[in-house]
Amino acid sequence: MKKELEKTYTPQNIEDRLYQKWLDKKYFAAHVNPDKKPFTIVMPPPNITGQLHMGHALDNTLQDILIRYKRMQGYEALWQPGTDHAAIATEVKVIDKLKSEGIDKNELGREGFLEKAWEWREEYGGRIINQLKKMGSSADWDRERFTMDEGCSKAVKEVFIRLYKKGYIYKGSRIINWCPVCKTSISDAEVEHVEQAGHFWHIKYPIVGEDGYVEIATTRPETMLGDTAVAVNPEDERYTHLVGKMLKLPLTDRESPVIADAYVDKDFGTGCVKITPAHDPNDFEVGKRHNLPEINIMNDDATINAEYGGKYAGMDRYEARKAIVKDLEELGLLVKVEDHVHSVGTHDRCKTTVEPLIKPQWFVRMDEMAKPAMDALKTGQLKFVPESFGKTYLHWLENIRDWCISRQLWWGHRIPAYYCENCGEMVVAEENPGVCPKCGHTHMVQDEDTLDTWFSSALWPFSTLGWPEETEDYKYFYPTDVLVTGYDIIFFWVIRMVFSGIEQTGKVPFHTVFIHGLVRDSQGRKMSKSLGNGIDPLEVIDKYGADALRMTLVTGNAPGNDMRFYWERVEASRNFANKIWNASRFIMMNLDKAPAVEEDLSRLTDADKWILSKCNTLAREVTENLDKFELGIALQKINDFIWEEFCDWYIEMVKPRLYNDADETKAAALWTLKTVLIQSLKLLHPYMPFITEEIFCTLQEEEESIMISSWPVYREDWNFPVQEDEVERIKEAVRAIRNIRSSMNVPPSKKTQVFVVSDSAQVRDIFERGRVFFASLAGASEVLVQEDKAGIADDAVSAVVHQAVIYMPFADLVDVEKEIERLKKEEERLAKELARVDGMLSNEKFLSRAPEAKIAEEKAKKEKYAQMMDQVKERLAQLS
RNA sequence: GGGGUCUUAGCUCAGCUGGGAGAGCAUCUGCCUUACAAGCAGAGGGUCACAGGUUCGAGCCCUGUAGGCCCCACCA
Repeated sequence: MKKELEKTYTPQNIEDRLYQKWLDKKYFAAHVNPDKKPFTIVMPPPNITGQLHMGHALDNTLQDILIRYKRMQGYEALWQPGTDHAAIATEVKVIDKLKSEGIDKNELGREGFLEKAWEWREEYGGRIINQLKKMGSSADWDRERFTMDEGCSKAVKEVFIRLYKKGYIYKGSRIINWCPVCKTSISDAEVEHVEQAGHFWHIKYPIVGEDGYVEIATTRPETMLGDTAVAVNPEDERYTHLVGKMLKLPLTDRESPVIADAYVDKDFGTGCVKITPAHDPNDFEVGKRHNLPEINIMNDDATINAEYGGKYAGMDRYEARKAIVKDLEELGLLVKVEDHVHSVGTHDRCKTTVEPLIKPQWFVRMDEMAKPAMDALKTGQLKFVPESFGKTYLHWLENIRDWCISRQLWWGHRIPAYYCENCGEMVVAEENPGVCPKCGHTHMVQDEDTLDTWFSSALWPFSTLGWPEETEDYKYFYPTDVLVTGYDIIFFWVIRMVFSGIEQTGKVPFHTVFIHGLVRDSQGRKMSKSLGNGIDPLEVIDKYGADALRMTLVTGNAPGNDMRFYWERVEASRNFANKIWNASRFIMMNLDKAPAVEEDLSRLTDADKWILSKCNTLAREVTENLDKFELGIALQKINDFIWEEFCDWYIEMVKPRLYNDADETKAAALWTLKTVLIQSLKLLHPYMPFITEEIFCTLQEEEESIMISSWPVYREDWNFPVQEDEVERIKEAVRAIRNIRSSMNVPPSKKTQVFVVSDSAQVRDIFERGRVFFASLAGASEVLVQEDKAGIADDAVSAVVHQAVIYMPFADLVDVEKEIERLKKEEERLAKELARVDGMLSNEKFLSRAPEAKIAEEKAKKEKYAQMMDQVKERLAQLS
């Protein structure tokens, strides 16, 4: 029974069905296969809290394109999927959910809370995976991993212990970024600096034993409760006499010294800086240099503590600020208040202003590991697409500071450190040792903290493949090939994967990082929940299909650049899908007119050879573009070829042959139609997997799926440069005739005689063979190809093409004015071209320095234009 | 303060190692031509931000200027 495509393209009717087929057939599965080369991409694991948004849609489309392409090329293509436990993001969600049920996190206790969190994961963790499937993603879902599953957890412990033993992980009391709302430390990368309008308060600190004052300026007066010094620049003569003197710290009964430190900028503020080691990273450093006491004045929620807060104890930091300023003013110690814009560290997740605090935390020492990560880029083992992101990468690594990896959260990998309850001895080990190695006490408790969520994602390229075991998968698929991600997480993730990969496996985890930008709304704003301007990819798929969405996300977009989302563009993509659908339907409708079996290439007509040759070139170019990650350019070429060359020209050229019962080249035409369509579908498949599969499977029966068919390769026997040139001449002539007809308002129903005059026998031969196209494509009633103007009325309308002139006698429609106008325009154009070519060819430097091929090319052009110009002039002379 | 990036048709954007300016949408004019009006045919529209430089030749490379965006950064 002959299979048919439905009359109208309805993506909703095909996408889910085909996806299920692919799953059932296990096409996405990758296996260790020594006969094939592996190609591996690890999917950036989406958060289990996540819902599919345009960022995921873009990211996954790009990965799926690369994976499908490589799979068709014969690689053992593994797209390794999974999800991320997303420590803080998930913990916040679970807390919220509990709160709505009237449950407090602390009432539940750690174990109880984790139970709830795992329940949450069971319930929602698969949601985003199912949404990714709607996109057509061909990941090997049977290998789906989770950053907190057994294997990944084992890898995390292993790495932690290794780094600890090497001295790269240490525990220390240092100043860290503290989020008073989330009540956890966060890493530098999670701090976002936001410009804020604030104030600069100038305050007088009385000098002990003298009448004078020292005037300091600060943006955070409330921290003065924790001041342990005032610093001046050692070179600042204004203050050298003060160094060593003691100051009375207002509002407290404490005194603190004036110290000299080069950190102070003489020219900024008053040149005197209050030093609060416990609440400012710089002051912390100064404090270390001068052995200053560190006085913590805050509780974990950023309220002032009872220990040092005095009357301000219990106040929030901002309340305390107000109160302190007021009190200082009353004491006459407030000199002035200036407006001051400064950037304030905020927690990227909750936007709370970060409070620097000194707390015991775990850190990863970065200096040693940063170097090989930088070398990887410098030596070319790692490259970014586009390259410019390599600079960002290096710059960040050059300025990297130790990574604070401990979090005061429950949801995450618990730090594998155990403390003796008796003597406090610490042991870092995979399991609780049970007995203290120092004092023999039999009760050891595990560190309460968990690890930064990025600690586990940093291991993702190898932990998902079985590492630390030397599994077959690990040996075969690792290192992976390409990592696809947005530029916004280079710091969080890419860098950490690179140094972790090098440190743990000795190999750079991927050779290419393919960076994409953000999908913004039509006004260029970031899509965000608070703005409510986000567009749900699932809604787009619902309305236009996943193929249209995918095409929209790739079209006209260069790597690393942001793009705007327009519904109009989705519509354009859908229209393209529709175009292919209908062209395919047309071909299938005609397929029974002759056997479309493999033809002897010599039996193909010029037009067949032309399109086959074009298609052949397309395959080569698309492959080249894909290899260079120029996905948008490749798609553009496929689009242009299918729509313009194949549909608008070739199919139209072929129609007369199909409709004419006597035509003997039908089989050749049908074979060409089918072959070129299949080639095009294959090239398009990575971009639009569903529609290409549906058509492919309806069109032929030899292969059961396009996604496991072979990628088109350039073949020399499909290269027909002569026919390409000849058909292009015919197209040029047809366009010229259409142009004339249109400008003279000739209705399509009116057919006209067409004369083609050329003094070249060779050119006449081309048009002789192409005469049929003038009838079907250009409304010609009769085509006469001749050497001279015999029989052509003087007032026939004409157009000059390469080595020929086309005449159309319109006895009743002649408009000499218009024709002269048109010819003059052409003359002008040619004159410009000739001037340019002549300019080049008369330039001796050009002739001596330009490559020979370029010179030959220009000479050929000159000849062509000169010849056309002669004919235009001749024609103009005749008319006037 | 440092770094990156952008400025191309009315709008949104492509433009690969320098060699005659492109697409989609929008606009205008004809067409329901037996695959497709989600379509076909034709047309208009750009001193490629500005100023220099390198080159036989610059949208593309170099320098500077103006404006936009992004990232990093401890001037309290």
